[in-house]
Amino acid sequence: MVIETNNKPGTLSDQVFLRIKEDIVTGVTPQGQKMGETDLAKRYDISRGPLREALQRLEAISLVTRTPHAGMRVVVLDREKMREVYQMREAMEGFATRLATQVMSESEIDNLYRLLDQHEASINDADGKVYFQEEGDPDFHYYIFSKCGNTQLIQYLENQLYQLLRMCRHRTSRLPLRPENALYEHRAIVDAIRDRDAEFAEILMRRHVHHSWRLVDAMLEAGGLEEQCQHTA
Amino acid sequence: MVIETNNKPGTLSDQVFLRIKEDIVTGVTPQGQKMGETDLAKRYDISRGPLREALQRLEAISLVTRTPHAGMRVVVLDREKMREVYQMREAMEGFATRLATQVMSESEIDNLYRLLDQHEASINDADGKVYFQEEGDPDFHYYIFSKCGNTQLIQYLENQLYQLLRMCRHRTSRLPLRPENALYEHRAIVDAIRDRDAEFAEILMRRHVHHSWRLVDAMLEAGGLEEQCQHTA
DNA sequence: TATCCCCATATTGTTGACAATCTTATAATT
DNA sequence: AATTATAAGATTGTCAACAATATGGGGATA
Repeated sequence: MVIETNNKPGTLSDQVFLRIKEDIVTGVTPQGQKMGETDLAKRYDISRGPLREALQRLEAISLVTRTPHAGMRVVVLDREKMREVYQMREAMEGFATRLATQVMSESEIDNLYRLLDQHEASINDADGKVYFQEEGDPDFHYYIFSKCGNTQLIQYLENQLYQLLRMCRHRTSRLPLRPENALYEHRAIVDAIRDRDAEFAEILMRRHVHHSWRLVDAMLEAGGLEEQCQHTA
Repeated sequence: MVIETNNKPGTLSDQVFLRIKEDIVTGVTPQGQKMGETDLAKRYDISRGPLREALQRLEAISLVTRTPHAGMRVVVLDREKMREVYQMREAMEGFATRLATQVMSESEIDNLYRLLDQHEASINDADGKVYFQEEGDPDFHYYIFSKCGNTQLIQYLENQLYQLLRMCRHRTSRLPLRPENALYEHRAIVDAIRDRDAEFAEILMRRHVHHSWRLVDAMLEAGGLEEQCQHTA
């Protein structure tokens, strides 16, 4: 059976966009890398037309930067940019949590509690060898803001901000985890949602994101600045 | 020296992007209008290549919607979409105000007070024939969030959200204005910034935007749904 | 030896033609 | 007469060649 990598996503531009995005977000193509159009065209076996459209979409979500006649480079997430990403999460996820608190159904809240139980079980099972990042499984955050009822907000979070966040995560993968602490904060958020206390739920989510930024920032300052910087040609 | 109508924006794609964007935002091309590539190419005297890139960028900021092999249409801002835009403003501008309060210089705050004085003068001069929209000159909002110190946030507000907001404004242009009220709220916000009370400044900005949405929403419900709807072919 | 100018090269921007897909109108069948 | 199948037309997606611009090296001059 031939691999047939391209099943569903009709247009070539979409396919190559997804592939390049994944390669950037997962770190396969390093930060700061020069993206020559002709090279990429051969590498992904595609013409330059759809490729340029894909690169344009990547630029729109801040994954690459373009200078008019000089080419494109993968964005470099320095400490300042990462601060901005987490600041945006603080504002947008906080607000999304407020909105979600007002419109979530009871059964959806039950689903959240089930998610928490799963996380707790995975923590106990793994005995420290936890399967998710510092502030708990992204599924938790994703589930909440996907129920906020504002299309604009959802699209920005999942199409733009969370792509950058995944790049941050890849960069801070060996962070000292505190899953129990994150789980505790998650439970407080869900309790506030269950009580329909939108104001409080927003505050808790903001503090939760802010706290996880404090951890990341401390690690960056401690000395997480090695394994990158292959961006100066 | 020849005139050179196209001074700065080097690439054709950029130029036509700006032109089409302006035509959409100002209402020259009506909401819901079908955007045939070949028509637009002739209309703007350009090839289909750069045109497609421009359309792609328009899609990225939610000004047009694309269906894979069927073409693109200008977005239709119904009541629900407008609610989402104002909701986003509430959250994003509120947070931007909080950040700006923490980092603005004294001279920049002085500039804000000068802006308020200009607004007040223009209200007194015009005797009701005011020159700016319901919640005061957009310059006021623009100036504040431009000082928030978060590039991601600024770019989202000015490149994406404020384009949609301008479309909303064009749709609600004959709204009963309350400039004195808006000016009062503006002054309260600047006072909070001057006192470096970030929490309070955010709350005031949120309530201010929320209030202006109440006005717009009331007008829409009253019967502002006529002069559109040329979008069904 | 250092600096500046100029040309060759490579890369990006643009164009028109070709292929694939959807829409619509027409006509035949039930 | 209504419905479905088919084919023509139009529109979007893709490609390869052409033009414009920036980068880099080499040579000449001070």
